[in-house]
Amino acid sequence: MDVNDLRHFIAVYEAKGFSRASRVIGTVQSNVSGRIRILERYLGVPLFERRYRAVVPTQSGERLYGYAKQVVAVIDEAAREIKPPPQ
Amino acid sequence: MDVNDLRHFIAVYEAKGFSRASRVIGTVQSNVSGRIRILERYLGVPLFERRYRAVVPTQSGERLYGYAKQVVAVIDEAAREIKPPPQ
DNA sequence: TTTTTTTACGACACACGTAACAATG
DNA sequence: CATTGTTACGTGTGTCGTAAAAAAA
Repeated sequence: MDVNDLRHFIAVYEAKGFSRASRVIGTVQSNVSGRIRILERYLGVPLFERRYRAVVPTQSGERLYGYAKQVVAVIDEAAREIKPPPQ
Repeated sequence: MDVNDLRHFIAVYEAKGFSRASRVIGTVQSNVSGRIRILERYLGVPLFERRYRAVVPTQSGERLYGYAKQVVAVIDEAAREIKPPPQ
């Protein structure tokens, strides 16, 4: 499981859509779609139900969201504390 | 920051050596060396002091260790809970 | 010489953006 | 038609293992 995949997942979850998520992240729909597919294949469960104008998380998606937020929070805090101030 | 890099980092920290870490992970020294180098370049600080027969973590390395253990623990728990039993 | 880390190399896989397609309303 | 998600492709980058080099004792 990759951290960038988790960031994509969080964006889709919170934006409730792939295209909106892609705008938030600063990338393209196809990439978001691909990363979520990788995550779903890795976990062996679907994470979202795709509907028109509404992407709703499955039960597994709901479970993953809490973990994902926790992971990226810890990683971001680690980077912030350890990275030397630029310059 | 990649989770696999963190796994490599933890292995080096706990095995106190790159070659021992590579055996634990099941890969090769050169890969461990490369991943640690990537992590150090990303964070902008050295994580280990390389000595003969003794790889000692720097202060940044010590700090990172706690975060890294936390991250992989959460990720592994998430995978364990969400992944369906392999049939 | 033995043990350990780094670097160079080639093969393979992944990630990104572009663009076309499919589907829904 | 407008919007959204998926799929296909080309290019660049990363990752892996093999192998050679460098450093330390």
